[in-house]
Amino acid sequence: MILISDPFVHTLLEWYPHNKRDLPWRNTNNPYIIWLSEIILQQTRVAQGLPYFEKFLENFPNVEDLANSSEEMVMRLWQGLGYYSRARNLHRCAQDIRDFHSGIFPDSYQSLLQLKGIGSYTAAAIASFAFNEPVAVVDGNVFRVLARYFGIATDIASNTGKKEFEALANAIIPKDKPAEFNQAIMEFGALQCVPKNPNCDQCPMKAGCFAFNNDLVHSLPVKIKKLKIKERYFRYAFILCENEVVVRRRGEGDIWQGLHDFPMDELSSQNESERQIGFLKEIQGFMTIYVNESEKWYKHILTHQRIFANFATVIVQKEYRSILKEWADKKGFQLIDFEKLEDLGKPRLIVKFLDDQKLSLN
DNA sequence: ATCCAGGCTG
DNA sequence: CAGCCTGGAT
Repeated sequence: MILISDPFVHTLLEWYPHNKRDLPWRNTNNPYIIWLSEIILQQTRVAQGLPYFEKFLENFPNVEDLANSSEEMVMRLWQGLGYYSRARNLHRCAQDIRDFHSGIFPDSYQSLLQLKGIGSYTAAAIASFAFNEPVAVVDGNVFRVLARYFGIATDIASNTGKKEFEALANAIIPKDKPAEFNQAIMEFGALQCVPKNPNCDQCPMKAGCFAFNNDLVHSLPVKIKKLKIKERYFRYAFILCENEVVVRRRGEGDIWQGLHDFPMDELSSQNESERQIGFLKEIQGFMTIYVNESEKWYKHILTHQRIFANFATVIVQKEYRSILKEWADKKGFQLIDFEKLEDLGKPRLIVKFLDDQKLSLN
């Protein structure tokens, strides 16, 4: 580990003093100022947080001033910065320091972690910047820099990923320069090893960077997207004419590509279920049809979609077969023998529906 | 218009 | 592990 990380740490600590931004919360050991800046900078860009930092420090020069302020005042000053639980926790934390710590900031990672609004990142930041405790910060920048340089593909959103990166960072942090290392790796992530299109040709780390040397810069770090499940509502028409049925082959750009299902309308919500299937109006203009609505909504789960499907059975008299065929051709649907349906690839949802039809025929 | 980043809490 | 918010990117 030392052999691998040594050039990393060395290059990083060489790079930092020449490239660091001059920010007002740097170059201080005051835990109050460091804490205040870290809470404000959580989920917040420097440019947006800077004026708030100055405003807070002006109004509350020390932790007791903040503790003695009202929550209303704190919330008012925080206005516009977002994530307002940070402001409530900020105030509560200041009061707890006043009431239970004699107004003195706790000075270790573990004790800082007990305070409101201080998690592992912020505890490590304060412990290292203010008290030189050799504990590594792991924020979004650190994930990215370590994942790329060391070629780690573990999902950074997972718990195991977080532990793995924390272990690595804590293994390589120089015990004699924890503050400088922590500042350096975050600044490197913020300025050089940026999320999109980093300028790797100019990067001082490229010789030892796994991602650069293996063309993986754009795929690291791995972050598994929290897939938000989309709900969709399919209103199918199961159109029968004698022994034939109307099917369609699903095309590109959606689920079930190349499989077969039936003509359908997609609704924006289940409430629209009253609405008649749009294209049935069309064919009703040419022919008499019998529509058998069903109350049943099939539920079909995919990785990223939850589909609710409802089927209306439509009976077309055989004298209208040629008109139906003409309409189907125009729409790109097929009119096929019901028996042939067995041979076509179909989504599970459709198979289930067809199975239910067989049962109801018996 | 929609998507995304970003630590902590309960 | 979802929810919290905003501004910037697309």
